[in-house]
Amino acid sequence: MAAKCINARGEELANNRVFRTPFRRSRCLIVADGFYEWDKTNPKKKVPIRFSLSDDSLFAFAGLADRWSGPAGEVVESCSVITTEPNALVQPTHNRMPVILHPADYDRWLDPQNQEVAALQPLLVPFPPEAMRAERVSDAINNAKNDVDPRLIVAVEPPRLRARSLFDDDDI
DNA sequence: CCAGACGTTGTT
DNA sequence: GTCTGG
DNA sequence: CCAGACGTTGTT
DNA sequence: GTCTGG
Repeated sequence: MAAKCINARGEELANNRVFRTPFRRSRCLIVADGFYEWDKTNPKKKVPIRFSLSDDSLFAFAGLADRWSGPAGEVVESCSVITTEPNALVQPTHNRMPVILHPADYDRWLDPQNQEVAALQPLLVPFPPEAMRAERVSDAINNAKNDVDPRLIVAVEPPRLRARSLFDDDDI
């Protein structure tokens, strides 16, 4: 279940069997500097797009943490990224996007005493597209073996990762 | 999400 | 086609 | 009562 | 933990 519950629909949290209790009691922040979606306008060529904040700052997804007993009685710790409808920037690429929280809302989101669904639900909305950037990235992102600094992948034209020239370029 | 493996026979 | 691993 | 499911994304 | 189906 943990592997399949990597995302949680924000709209349904209050009633969802799996996520209702974590929503009330164990909300978390998941730190990121970007996320990826694949443009499938041309079904023969999936184009990876990186989404990030315009000012390149780190940000936080709204997340849920959980701890439960697995099939063999082992304790499993897992977390899920909450999703919402896409903003105008993401919409052409994908029908969902992760919830990005504003720093001013971190405390309210993390406060375990705050169990008011009515106060939390309004935070689970699309981030302002004006504060975000979308850019095509190299197909290198498609292979999980390329687990490298994302700056080596951003803005590189496919099909090959030109790592050497990037390392030598102070502008990157 | 994508990439890669998946199977048996028979042994180039 | 479908499942697993990353 | 117990057993089994519980989810999201995308459908290449 | 909790809901559904049998």
